[in-house]
Amino acid sequence: MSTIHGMDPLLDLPQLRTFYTLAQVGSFTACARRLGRTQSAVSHAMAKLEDLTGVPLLDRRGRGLRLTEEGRRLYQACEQAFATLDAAAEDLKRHQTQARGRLRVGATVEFGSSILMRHMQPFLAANPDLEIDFTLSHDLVGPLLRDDLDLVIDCVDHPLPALKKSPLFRETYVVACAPAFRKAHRLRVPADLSRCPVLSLDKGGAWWNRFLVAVPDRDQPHLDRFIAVNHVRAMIHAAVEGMGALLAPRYAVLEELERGDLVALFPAIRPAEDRFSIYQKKVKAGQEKQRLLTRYLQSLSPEEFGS
Amino acid sequence: MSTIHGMDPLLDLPQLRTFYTLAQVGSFTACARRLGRTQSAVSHAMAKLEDLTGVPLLDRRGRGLRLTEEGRRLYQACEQAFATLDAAAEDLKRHQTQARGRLRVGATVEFGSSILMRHMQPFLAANPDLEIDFTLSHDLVGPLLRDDLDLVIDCVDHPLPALKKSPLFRETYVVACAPAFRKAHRLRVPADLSRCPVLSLDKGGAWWNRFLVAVPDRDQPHLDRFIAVNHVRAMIHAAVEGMGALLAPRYAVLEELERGDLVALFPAIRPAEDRFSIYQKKVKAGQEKQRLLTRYLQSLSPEEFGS
DNA sequence: ATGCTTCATGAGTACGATTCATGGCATGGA
DNA sequence: TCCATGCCATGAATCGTACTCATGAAGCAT
Repeated sequence: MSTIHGMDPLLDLPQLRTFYTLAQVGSFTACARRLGRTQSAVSHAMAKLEDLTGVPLLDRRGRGLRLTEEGRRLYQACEQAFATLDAAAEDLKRHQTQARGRLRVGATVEFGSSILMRHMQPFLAANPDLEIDFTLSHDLVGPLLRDDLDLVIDCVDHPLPALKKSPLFRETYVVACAPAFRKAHRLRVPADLSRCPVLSLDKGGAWWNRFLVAVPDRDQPHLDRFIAVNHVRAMIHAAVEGMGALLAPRYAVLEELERGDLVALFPAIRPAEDRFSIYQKKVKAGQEKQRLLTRYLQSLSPEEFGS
Repeated sequence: MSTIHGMDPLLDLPQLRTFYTLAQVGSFTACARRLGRTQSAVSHAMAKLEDLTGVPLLDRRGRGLRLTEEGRRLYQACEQAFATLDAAAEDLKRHQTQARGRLRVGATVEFGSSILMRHMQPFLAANPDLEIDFTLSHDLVGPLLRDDLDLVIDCVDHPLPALKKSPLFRETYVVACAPAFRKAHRLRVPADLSRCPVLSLDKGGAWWNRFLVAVPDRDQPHLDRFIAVNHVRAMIHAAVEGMGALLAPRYAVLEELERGDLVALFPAIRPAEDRFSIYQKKVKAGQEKQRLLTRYLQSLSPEEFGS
């Protein structure tokens, strides 16, 4: 009755996907985690959707939210619509041209050896004629510019005009230590880290800067007992053994936190995060093999990057 | 095979609606018009979609674009998905609470008397318990602030913090005249308007500024023979009779242009456009009757506003 | 009460979608 | 052949909006 073309822009929004996910998982926070957004984003999105439609869709009373009657109907529509769309997407994937030839990929040591390796198998299987080799190093841009690498995944920003940058994900860091260690050193606030052994990837302790910048001035600890370990995995083991406090990418210590081998310290303080991006030379970014890998990596859900 | 949750963000984009519309109308320009965007926007959107999927969806060879095989399949998926979503939207509309009480709407004379009136009937029918009255005037903000009006549709910008502004549509203007008039005055470039009778809504000729600002300096005409007519409809009739050149909102002269009673002049020059917005007092914007009308107006497709 | 979740909200920001201003490439008259 | 004209592509600039950040309020435990 309202629009001439029977086309209603109302329900054609990213909000809908959020609503759909939210209905599935039943919690704003969980939904946010799965979509790689903040809880606030989900809340805003739902507020907007309800405002747009003019109908309450969520029943927020009490614990564990439920859908209203209208919400349930909308959910069913989403279920159907997204199913067909996702099927279409899947279908399109099959028609992508396969990549051939050789692709030389570079990545940081920590990221490459863990997350990247864990997720490359499906891509390799889908492109049997593609030869990939990996170079894990801290110097990535040099080889990229010298054409020793075709594509690089790095977390330091390279604002070079010759490079194409595609954002990939954000890496968050946590401070943690063994439970016994926390007790022994009575760690309650950041300042308690003073005169307490801390594990660092470098000898100077610059590694801890990404944490220190997030600490308010009054609570600044004076770190002076650094234990340098130039390998993340080794550093984690050291922390588990109670050798010192640890600052590490969250994804790297998920299991240890889960098992209780490590406990997170000062959850209120969020260290600076790294933004991982894919870098390629602009002139080569158009090549099929490069685009395929870029798309594949970007299609990985944020959860898979441990954020 | 790729994403863990079977949720592929690829096809969850506004781009899709564009693609769907494009496939229906078969032309970038027409699609843009229908969606109220520029041709460029549609082009960008399709480029991005094809890049994202990695599959060519459009066949641009030759005249009149066609879909590729993959494009056709995607189109069918869209057809189905959007159908269920739009049905759901329609369903939600029925559950919107009806508005009651009285709503005093203000609008500019030209807009209110034509477009607005032509589109209010469905809204009135859907809200039988709502009494609406219209005030068409050029002074709208005053009454709005004095609470003589509840909601106002205006094209001049009011950056008042107490007012909530919701963008509605853009009004484009055209310069036109009767075919015979063009011949008689040999109108080919804007400068030819010098010493040629021009119709103006005001006596000073300020009406023509929105055209003059769009004309490059070298081609500036010296308008000096103004015929003032303080009513748009009358002005159009005058133009049809060959009394002078006309500057008018495009929507107002659509029929005349269609029938050939008027011809558009200098299509390359695009006069400054008016941006119509809905203004309401923030404190009252939350009321159901106001929100309903706002949503209704915004749901009207851009085509219906003649742009 | 105190803490611990979970969601809401307002202000500020960053990114992506859109526009603007072009340029290329076809087609159809003169 | 030559210019008009219509259609789409493209790069840079701009604008809006969906996000984050930093809170606050409300439910449920202890």
